[in-house]
Amino acid sequence: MAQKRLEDFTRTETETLKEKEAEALPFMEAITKEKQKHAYPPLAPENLPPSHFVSATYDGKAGKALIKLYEPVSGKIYLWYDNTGHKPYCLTNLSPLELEKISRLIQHPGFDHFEIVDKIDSLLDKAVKVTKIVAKDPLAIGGRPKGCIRDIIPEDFPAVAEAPISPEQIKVWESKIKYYQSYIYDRNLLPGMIYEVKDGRLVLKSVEEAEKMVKRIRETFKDATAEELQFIEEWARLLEYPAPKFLYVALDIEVYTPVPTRMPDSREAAYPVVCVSLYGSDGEKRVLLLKREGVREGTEHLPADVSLEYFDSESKLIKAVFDALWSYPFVITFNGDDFDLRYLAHRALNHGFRKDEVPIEVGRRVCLLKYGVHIDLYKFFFNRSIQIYAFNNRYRDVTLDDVGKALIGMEKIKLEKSLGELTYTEIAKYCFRDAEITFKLASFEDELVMKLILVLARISSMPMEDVSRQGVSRWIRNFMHREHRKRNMLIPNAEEIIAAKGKATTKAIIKGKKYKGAIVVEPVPGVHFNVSVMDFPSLYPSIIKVWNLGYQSILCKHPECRKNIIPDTSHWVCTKKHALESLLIGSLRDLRVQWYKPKSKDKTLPAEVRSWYNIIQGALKVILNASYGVFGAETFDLYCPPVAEATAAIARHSLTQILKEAEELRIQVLYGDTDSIFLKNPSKEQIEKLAQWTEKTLKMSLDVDKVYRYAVFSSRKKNYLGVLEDGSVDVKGLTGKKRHIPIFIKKAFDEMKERLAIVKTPADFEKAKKDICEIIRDCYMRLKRREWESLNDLAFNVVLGEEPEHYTKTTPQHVRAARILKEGGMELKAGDLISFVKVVKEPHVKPVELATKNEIDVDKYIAYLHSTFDQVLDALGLDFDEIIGLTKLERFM
DNA sequence: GCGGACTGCTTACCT
DNA sequence: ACAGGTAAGCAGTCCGCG
Repeated sequence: MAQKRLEDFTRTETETLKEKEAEALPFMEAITKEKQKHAYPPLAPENLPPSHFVSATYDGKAGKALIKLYEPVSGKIYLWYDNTGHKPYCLTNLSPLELEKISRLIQHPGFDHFEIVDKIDSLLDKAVKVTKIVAKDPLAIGGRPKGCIRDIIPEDFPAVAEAPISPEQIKVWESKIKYYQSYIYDRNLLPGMIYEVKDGRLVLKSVEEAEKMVKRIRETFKDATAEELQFIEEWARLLEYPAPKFLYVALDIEVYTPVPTRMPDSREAAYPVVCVSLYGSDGEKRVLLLKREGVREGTEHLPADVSLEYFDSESKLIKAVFDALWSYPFVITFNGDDFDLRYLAHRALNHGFRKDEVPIEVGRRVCLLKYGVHIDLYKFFFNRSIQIYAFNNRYRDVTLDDVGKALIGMEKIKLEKSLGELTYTEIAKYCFRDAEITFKLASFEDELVMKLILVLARISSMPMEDVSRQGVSRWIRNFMHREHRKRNMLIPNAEEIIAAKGKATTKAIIKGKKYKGAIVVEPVPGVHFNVSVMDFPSLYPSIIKVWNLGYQSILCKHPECRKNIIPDTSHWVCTKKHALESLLIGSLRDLRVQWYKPKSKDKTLPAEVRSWYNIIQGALKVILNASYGVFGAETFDLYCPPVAEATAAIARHSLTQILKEAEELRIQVLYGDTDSIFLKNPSKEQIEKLAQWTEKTLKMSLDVDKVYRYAVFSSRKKNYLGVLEDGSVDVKGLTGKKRHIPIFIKKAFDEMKERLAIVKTPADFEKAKKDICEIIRDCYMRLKRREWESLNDLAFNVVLGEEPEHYTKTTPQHVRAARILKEGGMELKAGDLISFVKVVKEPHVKPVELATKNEIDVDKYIAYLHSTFDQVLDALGLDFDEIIGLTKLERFM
């Protein structure tokens, strides 16, 4: 039986290997051929001038790690193959002697040898010896569904063990780290940084200018300990080194489809590619068109510097596009992973192209390039952290149209007809615009997006492709992995952390959550003049730093640390050893707060430096904002609920202490949320005293974040409006700013906002109130008289969170509308925005495009107007019903 | 059989 | 695939009601 299993295994194994070989990109061959065709040598020469480490991968054919180096002077990518003999491996607590008994392991075709290595077990805080199982091929360790070394060990060992042993006692570590990441960590390589190749060796390039700045930064942090300075210096080096000028091309394709409403399937690629636009940072602007029967020239004009090229065969067109993909070091798309590049690759194969002629490496979820680096901006802008923290929620839908409009003020061309009915120049213009928007999304503000990706690649030690596609928890995980390896620390498995530290102990307010979170102070309703908002800058990262939080330090093994209790919990934290996370996150926080944030606003610095510092502080903001949450996320590799819980508990404690102290100082607190307190008309001395007290007692800074000329609170938490000194208005949480409400109501709300912006004194208010009543009355009357410009103004726009069929518990209104659309043949999926209006007849909703003016349920809209304005009217002492002229009696009728 | 009180679901927001 | 807390609207359920 065992023999049979082995045979089965080896057979499938060889088969997969063969398949893999057939599928693996035939780099060497492709390179030699391309060398002749394009006259560039992608293989790095023995000596290569300074180049940026932009990507890394594993080349299955060569069986080696492969690094892509971008040389900005020639604008070329050079490939550098490992020549140090580094091999994939995993670690285990079984000895070589024990492992030798596992025949499936010893006979595994990918198995190489054992080594005994010294590591530090950070959960136990002690040195340990473990066995390193070295393999010939990363897939032998893990990555295949069956028969991997990491699975074989716990599966087979219990049967051959001397003494009874359960699979849980058998540990395998670091078997899920991607090989090229492991390579990067072990060799201390720094993605995004500048390297030279000297006599075939990869050598980090030292940049004098940047090193000077690193030194200056070190000197800025006078109070830091030697240990902290080490972290600060290493981060600073990653952040201070210059970015290159990028050479890239944006690409967009159009495919002809017989059914215009349906998106063509990029895996089948059944229909012709009729137009491709290329927009390069070198000034190349090309539109490649396929000649087709019965298509007219058209009269549209494209800019004079755009070259229109006609092709009489699709193969020739694709070949021309591929030539560009073989030559640009960076290729930018919007959804190229799922569509443009995938379609081109499949279409080319359908036309009989050889695999080695296709410059695209098609993966399950991504499409990468054999030569350059493909950045799919859709994936990048889709990233919630990027959307919220890097771009301040400036775009709301992740579509080329909306992101383009919000960030560069450029929108897609609206098509009146289907693609099949367009003339050549109409298609060209449409397609070219898409490429242009895509290009500008990469190039605006001095290549902000490219630089942001580069900075994140440096922080996280990831290839640019990966960093632009993965979420913030992966970035954080990877730099933590890097730091573990650097210190020879064993990276614990998630189960071991949970087993050692347990789950959370506090009770969340929200059902289904794992632990208690932040405090929100009950607001004082009304209009308040001169409101100062004080807050803790980066509260959670500060707590992680000051309280030495991390999976190693929380609930540590040392008896003497048990007294060091975290307020409002039964957890304690280590007093003997600094946790890695605390040092890493703490140093990043300090760098942002004390160096990059202020320098990004320092007008005495040159604009380019400020802009670079602004990108860095933005990247740090994104990472810091997630640095606490990851510990409470089950999917995070170093998931540790007590750490997350402790952080939140300390935050509650800190805010509570501040509230008490403010009371002591006789300052009225109007409101507060998590890390902020709103103070009514405080004196300079009071603010000063509160800040000093906080610094002294809590060891954290408390700053004045902003001062409102006046603020308006209702009795609702997370709902207020504040007017700043310069007249700009902060609206928080009010229905009037929510994106799903009808434009009709939003417009009235915005009018009120503008009116409130010009109020300066309490006396101004009386006049403003009258005007606001007028705004509401006007809106009400127009609704009553059905006077709206378009039904679209009345549409509610709600995102479909799930597939329409997925709603089984209830059927919300937007789902009802979505189902009506589906019956009409529309394709709808999770994430789509549904626009619907409220109508009188059952089921009371209708997709906006199917509705007519007279069926609108006006009373529903008036009720909505009412509730939207109530949030502000309460505080102003106004009453909606009185405003619209209803007497008290009428309201009952 | 109907209406009000209540709970749960869903989305969009805040920090 | 970062977290928890809050508001709001609606769907669905339960219960009382001669």
